[in-house]
Amino acid sequence: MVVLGAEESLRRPRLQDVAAEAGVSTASVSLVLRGVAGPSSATRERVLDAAARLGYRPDRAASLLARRRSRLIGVVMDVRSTFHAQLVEDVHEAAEEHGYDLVLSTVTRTRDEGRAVETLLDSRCEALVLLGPEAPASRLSALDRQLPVVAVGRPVPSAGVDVVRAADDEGVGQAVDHLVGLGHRRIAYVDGGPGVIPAGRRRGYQRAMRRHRLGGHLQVVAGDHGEESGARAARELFASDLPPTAVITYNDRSAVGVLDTLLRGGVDVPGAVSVVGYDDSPLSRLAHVDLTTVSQDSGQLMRHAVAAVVERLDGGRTAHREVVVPPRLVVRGTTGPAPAGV
Amino acid sequence: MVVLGAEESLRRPRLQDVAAEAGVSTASVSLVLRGVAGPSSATRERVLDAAARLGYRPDRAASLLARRRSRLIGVVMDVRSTFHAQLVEDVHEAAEEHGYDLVLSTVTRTRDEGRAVETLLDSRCEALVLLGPEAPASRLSALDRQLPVVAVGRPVPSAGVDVVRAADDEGVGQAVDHLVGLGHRRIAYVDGGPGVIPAGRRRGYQRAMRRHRLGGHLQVVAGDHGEESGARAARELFASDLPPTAVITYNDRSAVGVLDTLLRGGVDVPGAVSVVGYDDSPLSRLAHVDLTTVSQDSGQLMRHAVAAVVERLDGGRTAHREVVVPPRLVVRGTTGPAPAGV
DNA sequence: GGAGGCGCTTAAAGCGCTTTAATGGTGCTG
DNA sequence: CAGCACCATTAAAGCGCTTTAAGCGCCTCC
Repeated sequence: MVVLGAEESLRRPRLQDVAAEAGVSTASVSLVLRGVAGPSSATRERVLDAAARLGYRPDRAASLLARRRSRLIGVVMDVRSTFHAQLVEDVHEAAEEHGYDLVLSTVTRTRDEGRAVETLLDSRCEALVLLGPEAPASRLSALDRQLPVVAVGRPVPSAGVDVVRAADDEGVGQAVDHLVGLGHRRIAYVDGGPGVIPAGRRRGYQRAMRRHRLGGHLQVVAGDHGEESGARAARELFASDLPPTAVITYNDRSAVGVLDTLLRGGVDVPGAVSVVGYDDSPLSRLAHVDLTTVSQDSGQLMRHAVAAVVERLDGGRTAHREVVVPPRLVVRGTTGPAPAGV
Repeated sequence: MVVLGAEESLRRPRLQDVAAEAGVSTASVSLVLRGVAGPSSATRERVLDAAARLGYRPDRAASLLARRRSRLIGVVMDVRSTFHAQLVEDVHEAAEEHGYDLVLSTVTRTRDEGRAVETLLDSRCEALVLLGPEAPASRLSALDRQLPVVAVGRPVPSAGVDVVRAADDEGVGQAVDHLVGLGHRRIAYVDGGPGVIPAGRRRGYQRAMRRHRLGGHLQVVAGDHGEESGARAARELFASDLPPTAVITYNDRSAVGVLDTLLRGGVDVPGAVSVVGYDDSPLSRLAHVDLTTVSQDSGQLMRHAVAAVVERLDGGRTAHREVVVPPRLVVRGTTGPAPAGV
């Protein structure tokens, strides 16, 4: 007895141990622990007691295998991206509300999106949420034939997969509105390079400027996603004899580059020049950067993503869906009234 | 046949389907697919063919349940930390080399370390790697009695759990050496607040200064982990009439605060003042920050962490172990020769 | 020619849980 | 008091894989 006890204590208690301890069947224990209606309150109590006494923890692998449905959503993220980090925080909450659990799989230097997805497929996920997927649309469509897939943050043509993304053009539009409201007219835009996301933001700038009848002041400078390109663009912009009074950039990193050049040049921000970024990244929140920027409401994004999954899984929806979430301008310290007399 | 085919094609093929297709038993298929010695090469080929033809993918949950050992290492990270992101990339590689797989569990706003650990315990992990754990040493020790635990990046007194961390004091020491080598003598340190990690770095500064017989120039200014504290510390330091010619900070964020204050004050960096951070975070690599900083070799850190796990799991080690990895000074653009004549 | 050995293969017993159909015990009705 | 409905409970059949011992044919050796 003692020896047995000693041996047994090394082993994790199983459902059967709890059943024995409570003097009921494993079926009852399973029902009670999952909160399924049926067992009497007397049984409930005994089972709960026994489980607590033994420190029982259900084995996920076994439970997963036995369960009809896994209620698991696979999420592919890039662990290097702070924005993905934000999204992951929010997807956790959203999934929980619907009674789903998550399996995370990350892309790294040595582990591409394909690998990340395969791991999830092997883990009984019922649906996939891909954060900023890089695979071509055709591959995503193929995946979608296996299980519901939603792409977050990136438009995917040739549909099939659901898409949840922010209205980037509108976001830049809001930035323009904000600046125009502050009296700015010469508003330049630092581009983000090729790609579908940069294109959307650029378009937003152009449209908003025209909407304000400022088509004559349109000025797009080449750039990419790094801060160095912002610095370069700023040098170019402010070498002219009629420089802009405001600059909108493709993203926050580029904006930080612009800010740095201005700061080094002794240009007052926002006194002489206003700067707006895009992403509301942790960078922009650094107290001494304090960048006005455009936020993609990650909470809303992920709520929609999870909702899309749940509708297809539990609601039987089959039609493709694209949700476009409005972004939100976050006004911080790098924007102010246009300087007088220019 | 056609109807059956249509129905069947919806179901994922199982081991049995492959066995049937290849005309062998499931046991053989299992052996072949796992690369276990035994099956003849003829059998191997037929099985591999059949598996490929059906697009078979093993079910992880089932495999996990049936396997004696899971060969799974659980990793707890904070998804918000860029340093953890780096560590996760490296732990993937290290684990793979030893034939282990990973399960990631992340801490978020709404999901604390305890929850993250529980998920892993329920997932059949054989060992836990905790990145920068926050739990008290007692809790970690308790956990360690259930399964091998290694804490990364944080010293844990009252041992039991293995520890892998960088020699922070030595890192700051290297920074001091570097600055002294450049002719600096009035080297100030911006502190990181309470806690065991800040304490280690502070100690490193003090010792190194004394080692260079600069004890008389010791100057520690209060601060914390944010950039605002760095900015404040810089204002304090440079209000004095004999300001330092170099500043070392607790971390990169603090250093960025210092840099910002200096830049706004028109102080030339590194001409008039040199600045050194700590962490080699992505922040420090931004081209216009280009901060000299101390890097904790994450690759080495994680290789040691995984090695520690493997030794306990496969090597039968039971003795506690603490590995201290030397950090590395990364010289970038914010440090230079001490200004002449001061 | 039979014992023994060797190389493949496989039947079958789980892994720890879920789920369904069946069991038995109640109290109620006619 | 037989008959019925109803509730709580449980036996048992999996979930898809791994693993072990046993089986089988064939060869070698005394």
